[in-house]
Amino acid sequence: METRVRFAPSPTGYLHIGSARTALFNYLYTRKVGGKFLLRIEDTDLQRSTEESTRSIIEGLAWLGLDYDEEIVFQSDNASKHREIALKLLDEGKAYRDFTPKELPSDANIKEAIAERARQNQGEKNMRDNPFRDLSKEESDKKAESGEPFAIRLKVAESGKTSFEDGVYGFLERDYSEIEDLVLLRSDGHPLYNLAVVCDDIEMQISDVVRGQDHLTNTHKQILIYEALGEAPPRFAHLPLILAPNKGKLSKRKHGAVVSLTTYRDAGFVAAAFRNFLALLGWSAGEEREIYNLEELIKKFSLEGIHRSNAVFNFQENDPRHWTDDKALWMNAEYIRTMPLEDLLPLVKDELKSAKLWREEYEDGDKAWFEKTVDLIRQRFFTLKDFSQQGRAFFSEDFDFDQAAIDKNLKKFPDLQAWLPELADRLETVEDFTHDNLETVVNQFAEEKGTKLGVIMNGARSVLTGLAVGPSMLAVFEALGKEKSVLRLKSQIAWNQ
RNA sequence: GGCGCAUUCGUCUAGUGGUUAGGACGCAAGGUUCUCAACCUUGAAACAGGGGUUCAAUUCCCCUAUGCGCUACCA
Repeated sequence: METRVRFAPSPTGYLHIGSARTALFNYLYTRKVGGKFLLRIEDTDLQRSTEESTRSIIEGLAWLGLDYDEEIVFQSDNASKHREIALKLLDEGKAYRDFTPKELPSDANIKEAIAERARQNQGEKNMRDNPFRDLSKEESDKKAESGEPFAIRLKVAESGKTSFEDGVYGFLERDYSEIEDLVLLRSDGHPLYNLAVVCDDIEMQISDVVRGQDHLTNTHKQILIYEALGEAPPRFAHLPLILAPNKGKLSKRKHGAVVSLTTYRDAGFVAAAFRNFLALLGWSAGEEREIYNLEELIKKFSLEGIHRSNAVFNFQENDPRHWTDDKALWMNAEYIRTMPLEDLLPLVKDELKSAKLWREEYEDGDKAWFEKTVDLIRQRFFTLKDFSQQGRAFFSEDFDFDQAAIDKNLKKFPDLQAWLPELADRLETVEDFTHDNLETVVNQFAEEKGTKLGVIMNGARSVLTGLAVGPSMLAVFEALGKEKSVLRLKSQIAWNQ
């Protein structure tokens, strides 16, 4: 049988990095065996679902390179089918009408309210004590016909257990006495999550459900629905969750943008790097390597490599240096400096374009220069943003001077105000404006002036790039070329700052 | 409260009935250097606690603690 998996996010808000990882694992799992990866938008909660969110999910998957097969399924489109199925189960006596008046949801913390109610019951609640559970068909029909509102609940057997073999957690079972007669259809006719999921998974012929561990107990309920429908359940595998540094839930309300996938795209992450990082959160190939491209991830991936305990996404909210997980940051830098240059160039192009620094010549007459320059500066960059920020002086005459750099490297050595233009004159005479020739000239110049080479170099760096840090100055001279180097060495702009 | 799942350096993780418990990020020190990265070397850093089983337990079992999840006419 063909392996068919689905990623089934609900379109409320942006794509969460935890969801993104779930999508990734589904993708890797099925691509390994050549199966299908399907996308289903679970938009049954009409109040909270938005089109914008659906867009962000699709964009996010595209960014990560997780291409899905077939048409997107919108769960809300199937609502009437779900309703029919609930009615069918009612008809077959596998479900019953519950005429208990609907409780108004308390606006307080719902989870707290549930836990509190459970405490009142001392855990003694009998899950089968619904007064309408054993109402005769005639009576039930009569009440329904008279217009009394009702929900439809699954009739869970008095005794027994459900069990399944989880791909990650192993054999799991749960006693029926722990499972209430779950509602399948609300009194307003809307199908509920567990029913909708099972129906759609059957309809889509899903063979393997890979989802977050927060669904572990839902799975038992869903298996009961499969049984009631006379369908074989798919295989299940549950993934550990991604937690915040305090080991609590990672949520938008509490943690803001760090949990949103788009944040990483917008912050200049290389998709391949972030994908690689995500793959390593809760999964390991059992070897010491950590850098994997997509094909390698597909090849290495297995459910056995998934950890059973939750992973902490480590970041420090108030520290800009560690605004997100250090390892993600490191991996991004690692990708930027080591990935094949031809893969990086389009990403740099996009970045320069959005910063209005792109010139068509970079793909034409200046192609060689552009590639060499990108290769030079990428060595110490952490994000793609750096190409338009720290790297700005390589692509524009309009760049800022860092005051600290000027103070430390320029104004501390007043002689440089005369020396640097003098050096410019000297450089102007260099025929072949390349590294080795420049080295001789600059070394000699420093010697003549009786100063350390570093003073000259750092001063030059400050006026040429506006920064105190950067590549070797000889390489910078070469990259900027004679004309720009000379011009900037002579410029007094930095001195007047 | 009940039920379930989990627990190896700060974080991500490897690993085994007998190991100096390995790697990565981060951190610290040193080297290199025109700066900063990178790079190289080194260092600090972990088997939650208590009982068993066993010649031997980080590894198997039980209890406790802690965390997380579910416990909805949310998804």
